[in-house]
Amino acid sequence: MSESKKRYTIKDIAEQSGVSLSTVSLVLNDNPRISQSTRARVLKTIERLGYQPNRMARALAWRHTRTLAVLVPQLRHAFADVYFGEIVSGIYDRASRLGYKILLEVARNEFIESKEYLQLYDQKFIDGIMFIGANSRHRFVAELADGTRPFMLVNNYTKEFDLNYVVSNYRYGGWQAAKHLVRLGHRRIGFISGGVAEIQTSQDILESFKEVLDESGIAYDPKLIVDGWLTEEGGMKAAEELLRQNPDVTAIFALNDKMALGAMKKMNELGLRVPQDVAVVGFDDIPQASFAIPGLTTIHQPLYEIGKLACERMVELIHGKVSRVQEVIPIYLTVRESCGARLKEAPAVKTV
Amino acid sequence: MSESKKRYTIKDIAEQSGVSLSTVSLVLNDNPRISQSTRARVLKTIERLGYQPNRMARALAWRHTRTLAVLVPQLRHAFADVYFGEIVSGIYDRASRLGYKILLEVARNEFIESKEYLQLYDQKFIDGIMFIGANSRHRFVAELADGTRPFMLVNNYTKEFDLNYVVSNYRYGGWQAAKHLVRLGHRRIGFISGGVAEIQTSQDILESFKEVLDESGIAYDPKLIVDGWLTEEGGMKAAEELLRQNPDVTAIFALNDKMALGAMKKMNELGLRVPQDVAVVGFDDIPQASFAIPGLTTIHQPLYEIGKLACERMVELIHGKVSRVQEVIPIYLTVRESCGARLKEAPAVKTV
DNA sequence: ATAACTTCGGCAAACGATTGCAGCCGCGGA
DNA sequence: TCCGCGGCTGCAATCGTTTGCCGAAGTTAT
Repeated sequence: MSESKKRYTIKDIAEQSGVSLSTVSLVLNDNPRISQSTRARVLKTIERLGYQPNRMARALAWRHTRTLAVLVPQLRHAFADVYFGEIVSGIYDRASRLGYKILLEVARNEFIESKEYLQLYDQKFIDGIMFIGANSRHRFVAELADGTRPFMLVNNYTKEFDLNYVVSNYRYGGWQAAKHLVRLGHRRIGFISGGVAEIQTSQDILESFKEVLDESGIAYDPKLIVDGWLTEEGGMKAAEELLRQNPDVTAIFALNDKMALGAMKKMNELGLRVPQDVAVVGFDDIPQASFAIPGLTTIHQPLYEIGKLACERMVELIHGKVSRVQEVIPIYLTVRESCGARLKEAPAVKTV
Repeated sequence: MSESKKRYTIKDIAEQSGVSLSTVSLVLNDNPRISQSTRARVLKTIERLGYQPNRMARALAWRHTRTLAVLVPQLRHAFADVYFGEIVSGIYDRASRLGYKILLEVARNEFIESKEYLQLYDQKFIDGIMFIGANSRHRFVAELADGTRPFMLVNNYTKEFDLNYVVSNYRYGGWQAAKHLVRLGHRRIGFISGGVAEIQTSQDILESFKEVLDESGIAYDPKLIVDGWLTEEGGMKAAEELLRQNPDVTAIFALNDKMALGAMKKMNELGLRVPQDVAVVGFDDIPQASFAIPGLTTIHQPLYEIGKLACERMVELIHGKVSRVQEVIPIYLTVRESCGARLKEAPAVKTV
């Protein structure tokens, strides 16, 4: 009947320690104005009573909440994706260390239409938003470009608005992947694309691919580019179409690992050997890439690290330590077996 | 220089509408004490000024926050797992509809040692915790069994403590899977287990497997049970060992789809055909199960729905509408091609 | 016309912290 | 002995809402 487990407040601590409310508060906030002896006494009472400061009350007085929202697009299995998973893990770990909590949000229509992305700030519910997987159809980010509210794109950026971001150097990554194939002698290279119309970083990879073609004196052939929808199934279909239409293709560059893996699977079905018949290079380096047989040569993205860094910067942004963050992370090729670069057996291609 | 974008408070609304603070608050809370005309006037001012009530202040006064914590174990890629992803999606969607926010937490050592799972409640930061993927090494849940703080296990349960939960009927699922194999004539059935020592539901599947063996008059052979660590790689290894030691095995029952898929992959490598040489049945029905070739026959778990239901119940728990929730969801076998039940060609096994 | 109800809206006390400012106390120097 | 100065503490205002209780009108019954 009786609520014996009554929660203590700062007032209880003050009384029990024989000091004033403010003294307790100052102790709680590590204010040097309080002497060591008083501090110790108060701390002891806190310990004894198992007191926990009410976070809402503090947030109210502080006018910030030490909570970050992580926003992801509404994908079929948004939370079930390695890509998002790794980044979120990075964000979470760093946030915890910095004393921040993570709120989950999905950019559903309703979220956008009701302007939740503004409400979250205005209701003083969160201190900042980190958006993973934004694309150019997410027009609403324009409203967050004025720097009034801490906002950041994670492993993504846009040329349209002046937003904060932390992103891999996709261009350089794409360049390395394409260059690798060309160096191995390939000249008829199929490209499995995806999201090029909406995603800036996808576009970057495609462009760097063309750039390599160009600087290698290889003619760009639009027929060698087919969309794989960024999924494994899409990658399978794309590979099939690509090879059917262009039997002379000796290598495939897929814009992400999922499609690359799908392509490899399809080639396996088709009785084509990787890398002997067709070389494959991917992008992202998801766990399955190293686990596949043959191991997938791909551009390694330090997703977890990117999440951590982005979170770190976000907090700096909130604290006003920086006013803008536009950081580009270098990424590198991880050579495995899918391009034949490590094989004793020579690749099917005549070296130039 | 001037912070022109000053946020409005309830006070501003009161002044601008010519009413008192409390009236505005009552309007905000749909209190019938306020007349339609007054309500309309206040609402108009709110609309005009774009006022947003401060969520922290409300939480302080309400003494609850309309925020739920979703807790996941510290796995290698906890957030990158389809299993968790689906459940979290379900929770998120239902929570949004009910006006709740989702806070993400990982049961790391630090989280447990510093008793964050209690602090979260005591700091009045969240209204409840939903734990996905708990196992028997998570002893701390004992402290949440007294019903004092809304807590729930999602798709999981334990016999040790009296906790709230929403869980699939793993026993019935396991029974169906095993029965399916037996009905098809298999008598030497390999079982790829995982987490049986720590996870009650894993144990349930294994037990139901033995039960079917028993009621079918098939001797239980411990050699046919090997651990696959719940991962794809583990499944591959387990299948290899299983088949090496017991060449007479005609079917494999894996405790989850990942391992089943790994097993199929290994058999492919080994030149064994599924289902002609070995039938395979899994558990969970992750997306890849239907996508695999041959399609994996498995027990379908409505993970997304379970998440939704669990969230719904959690909110009822918080509102005191129910005091205990221990719900068991029926699950069913989804027949695809990996057991040969649908094939024209007869399975390799002589029908009994 | 008066008593007894309703309706509707305002006052002020919470909710549980933070923090600027003022005051107290003891000690050393003149 | 008196004054000034530091070092500590405490008072009280503030953060932005909610809500119990009270009272002014307006209604209806007698």
